[in-house]
Amino acid sequence: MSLRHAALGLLAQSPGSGYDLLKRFEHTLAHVWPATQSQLYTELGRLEAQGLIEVAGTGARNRKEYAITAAGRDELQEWLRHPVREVPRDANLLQVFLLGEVDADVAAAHLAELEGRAREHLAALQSLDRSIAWDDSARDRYARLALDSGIRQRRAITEWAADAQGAVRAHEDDPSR
Amino acid sequence: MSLRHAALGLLAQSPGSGYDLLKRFEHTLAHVWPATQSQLYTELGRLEAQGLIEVAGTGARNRKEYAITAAGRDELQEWLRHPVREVPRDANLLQVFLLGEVDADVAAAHLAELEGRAREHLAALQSLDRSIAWDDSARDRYARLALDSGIRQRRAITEWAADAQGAVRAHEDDPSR
DNA sequence: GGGACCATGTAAGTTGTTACATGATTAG
DNA sequence: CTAATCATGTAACAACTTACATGGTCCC
Repeated sequence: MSLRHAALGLLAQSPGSGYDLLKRFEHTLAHVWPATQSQLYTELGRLEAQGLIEVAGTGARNRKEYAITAAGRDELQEWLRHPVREVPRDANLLQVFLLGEVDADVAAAHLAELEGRAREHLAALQSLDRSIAWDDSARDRYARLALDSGIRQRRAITEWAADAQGAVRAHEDDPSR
Repeated sequence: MSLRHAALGLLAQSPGSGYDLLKRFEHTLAHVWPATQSQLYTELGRLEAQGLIEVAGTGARNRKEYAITAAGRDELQEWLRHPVREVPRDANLLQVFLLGEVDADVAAAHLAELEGRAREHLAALQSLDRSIAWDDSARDRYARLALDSGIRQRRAITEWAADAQGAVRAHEDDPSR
């Protein structure tokens, strides 16, 4: 039920068309809450039907400019009062959990690949951070905090993956069974 | 598409009924890949239809004991060769990103609650780690690695949440605009 | 005129959630 | 006998993905 609030939140920051929002999803929310074009347009229709957003104007090429309504802002602020309780599904951890079902060398290669990917992801987030000209608005302050959280989590994963390979290798050398 | 492999993986570790698997999901995969009863039984039916698992025997109370087949093991091992590429959706980060849309005191309370939750979660994982009598089997070694990854990620989030509150408070005191 | 990009929508299929429904066995 | 637990399934709905479909406008 979060895409709904993601769209509402972006419209609270500034009005725009479905197409505009899609670009914003791709640029700023790609690593946090990806959305497809199909999903977005469907959701915008629903939000409008519920009176949380409205068509503030139309432009060329059938463009519909959406804006958040007072009711929408209330709904958004209520949602932001408390952190959502969700169990984050992590397919990579699931795989690690099951890694005993393959040969030790395959498992080691898997962990090495995980580490490489995490390192790349970390580098991408850091370069994103550097490439943005942050201002001192509340919007940028919180966006930056969110990005920082992502960076720290990726860093933790990178370090873990390196240590995990060490542990596996140590056991391979000395399977003190 | 991961529930399928989660079920396959648990059956690779040892055979069991849908009910057994459900308990194992609750006890060992609750923080990694939650599954509902409904979903599991549906998936077991599909896996059996595809020949990746089979009914190895039946017991009292309509119990069907499933076991992985050779084809199932191949499928699982192929899946475990490479880490899955997935963008982890994080509703909590989405909320942080949008926190500029509420008053500063509400945002601060939100972050404080996030920190408290992360701290509780971290404590729960650590106590789980201590409560398990780990042996030196490959299964336990990788399960422990997975748990360790979760612990480190939670720790990173806890630290981030504390720092984030500091940053927000510092700005409230001196909104050097 | 044509290619790049703006712009919106629908359809079919998969995955996941919540609720409903039923019945067998065991332990006290 | 009765409550707890074992055990399996279906239905309805929400969320998400992939693919299809169409047309407008701008710039060269």
